[in-house]
Amino acid sequence: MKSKITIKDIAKELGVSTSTVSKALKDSHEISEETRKKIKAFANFYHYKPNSLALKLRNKKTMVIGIIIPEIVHHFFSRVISGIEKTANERGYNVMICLSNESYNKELLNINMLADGSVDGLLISIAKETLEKKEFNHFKELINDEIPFVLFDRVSDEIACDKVLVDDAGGGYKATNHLIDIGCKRIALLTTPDHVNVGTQRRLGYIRALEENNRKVNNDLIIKINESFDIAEQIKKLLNSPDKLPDGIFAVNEIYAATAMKIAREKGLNIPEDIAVIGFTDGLISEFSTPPLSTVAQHGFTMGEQAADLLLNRIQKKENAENDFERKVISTNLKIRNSTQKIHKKVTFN
Amino acid sequence: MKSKITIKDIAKELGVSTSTVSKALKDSHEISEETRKKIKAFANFYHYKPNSLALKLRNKKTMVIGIIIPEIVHHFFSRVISGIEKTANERGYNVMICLSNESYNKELLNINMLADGSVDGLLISIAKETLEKKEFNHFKELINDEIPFVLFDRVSDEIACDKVLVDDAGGGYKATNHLIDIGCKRIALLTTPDHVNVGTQRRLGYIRALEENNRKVNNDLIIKINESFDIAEQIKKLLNSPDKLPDGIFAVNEIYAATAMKIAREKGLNIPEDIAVIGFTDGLISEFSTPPLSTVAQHGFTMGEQAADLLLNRIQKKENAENDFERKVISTNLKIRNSTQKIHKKVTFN
DNA sequence: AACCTCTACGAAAACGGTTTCGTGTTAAAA
DNA sequence: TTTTAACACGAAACCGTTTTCGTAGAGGTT
Repeated sequence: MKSKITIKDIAKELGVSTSTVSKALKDSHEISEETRKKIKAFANFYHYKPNSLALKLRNKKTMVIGIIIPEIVHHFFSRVISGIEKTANERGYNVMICLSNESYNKELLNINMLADGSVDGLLISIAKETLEKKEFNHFKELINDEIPFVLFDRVSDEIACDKVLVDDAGGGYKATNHLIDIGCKRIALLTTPDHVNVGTQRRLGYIRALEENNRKVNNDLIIKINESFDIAEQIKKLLNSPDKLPDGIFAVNEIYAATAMKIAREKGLNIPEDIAVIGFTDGLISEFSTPPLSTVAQHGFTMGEQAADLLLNRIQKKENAENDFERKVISTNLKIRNSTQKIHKKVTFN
Repeated sequence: MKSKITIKDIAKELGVSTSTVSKALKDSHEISEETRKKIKAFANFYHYKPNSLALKLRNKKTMVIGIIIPEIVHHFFSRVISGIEKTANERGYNVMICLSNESYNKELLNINMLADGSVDGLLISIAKETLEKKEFNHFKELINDEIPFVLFDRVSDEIACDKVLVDDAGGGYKATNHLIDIGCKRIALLTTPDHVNVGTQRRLGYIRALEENNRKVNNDLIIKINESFDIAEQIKKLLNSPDKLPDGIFAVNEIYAATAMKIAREKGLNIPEDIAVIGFTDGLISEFSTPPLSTVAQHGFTMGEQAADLLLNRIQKKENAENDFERKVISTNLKIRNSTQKIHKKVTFN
């Protein structure tokens, strides 16, 4: 990288001081019209651009916010990032992204990397392993060092900070209620292990919906998928005994939902007539699966926008902090497609 | 953000100079065992961490590489990023991501933002609008400023630099050949407008396959989708006249492919018996569509790894540059699923 | 006693800017 | 003519580090 032209170069070349150059370039009234013109022309000619590192060091702010997410190859997270990026840019900030790959160690490493002054604040979604271990000391350190950060989607009550989350319980409730509304009697739940808070919340919504409708919660119908093993196999067990078949399935993500549909169809079951299925997601699979999958829409983009706004507000109001931490809940809404409603066959050559 | 403890603080507190502190912390032999211990203990106690901005400024390198991509909510790109991130991290670098949203202006802005010293090099996939305008001066400037960069996936011949691309032509060739192999006679192509180089390359592969098999290229069967309008409507036209129906479709991405399948099925056509369909992608839709979609797998992750390696090599071998630019081609392979082969129905309650 | 050599540390420059404060010159006011 | 104010600019400190170079003092050698 060719070392670019600096203020010092300009000063030397034009026989003035660096302060004069600096001021001239910012149109300070302290510098005469004439000198200003000359300096600007020169700077322009040589494509002068201030070195951002020098500025960041001097100003003690980087105009960069760091993002740490479990993985990026995930439709929901990429939407969140998209929302973050948009808001950050609008407010003059750039983003730096690190992946934890669901690993506690990598999360720790990333936080330490970014908290060394590289960024003005952090946006974090906690890794599964961290949630499982309940090891949150690295967040306590952030708090100690007074580095602004907000948690989104995967959060923990043990950490005192701003949070943005999806209304997972509400979504689970809505989804389950919808299945009840269309007449399902035996509603199964495909969820994650307990330590993943979003899965837990969705399960709570499912249970509340059942109870409010005076249904018994049947633990045989609640499958906690362990992703270390084959997902399809675990779902198959649910659909194996023809006499104990559910007539409705609520899956906490679209992979589980789509896989369940696939298995059901392989077994000759009709969707939604024999089994109605609803997922939870922001993804594309739902739209293109057969039949198209009803889902609880999560609005990842909105979540990203709100999280970024929260963080930037916190960063910018520095001192007068001590205002309580906010906890924003992004509400969900049902996107009803054919997997939970009668299909209108249209076979036409219009 | 609480201003963290600096070397100066330590020096003042311990009554030594900053140089001594700096050296002690790096275990310089110039400093006595005793002093070293004392300084380290103090630094440790107060969680001293060197300010990364100061280091970057001093060392004139940031250990950060910038990525500019058209969008992130895209399975292929997120895989590429994943690959980049992995390689970069392994080699001690972090990544900073900016989105151009397919806009020329935003791309320009992003490049200028990152080229101000914030990063040591750039990994770029060109925005559609830029390709359309053929406006590449911002890249020429990068070359002028000697900022290392490599282009991936969306590239241009007019820019002299390292490049990594998918073997799009080869993929198109393989896909089309596959359709010919399974007996398709009228093979349609669903592609993008000409300015998107990946679409063009895939089309060339399609044409070559047809010609090598002594088929005539029928322009009525080549649909260039304009994404400003409704995609489904444009595809429907292809399938509207029962007598002119294709019996095979090669789509340059999975959205087009899945949409085509959907429309075909709505019209009562069987896949693959009446029409075989193959896509081009790295995505999830193909796996979960009905029937599962055969595709040309792109290996985005590999592309990311290779692009990052190329860039970091270029960054690290600084002076002795002038070695010619590399052009890496990531080869594709077919992932055959049911949309181009007989379905083995298994309706079992095992 | 004069000289040399380590040892252990500090001063200062450097990275590339910004900003406060001071000052010489000129022109207007008294 | 003297005082004052405005103008136009420069010196220097500062942001937090690293690194080169210089040197005081201790100890060893002739």
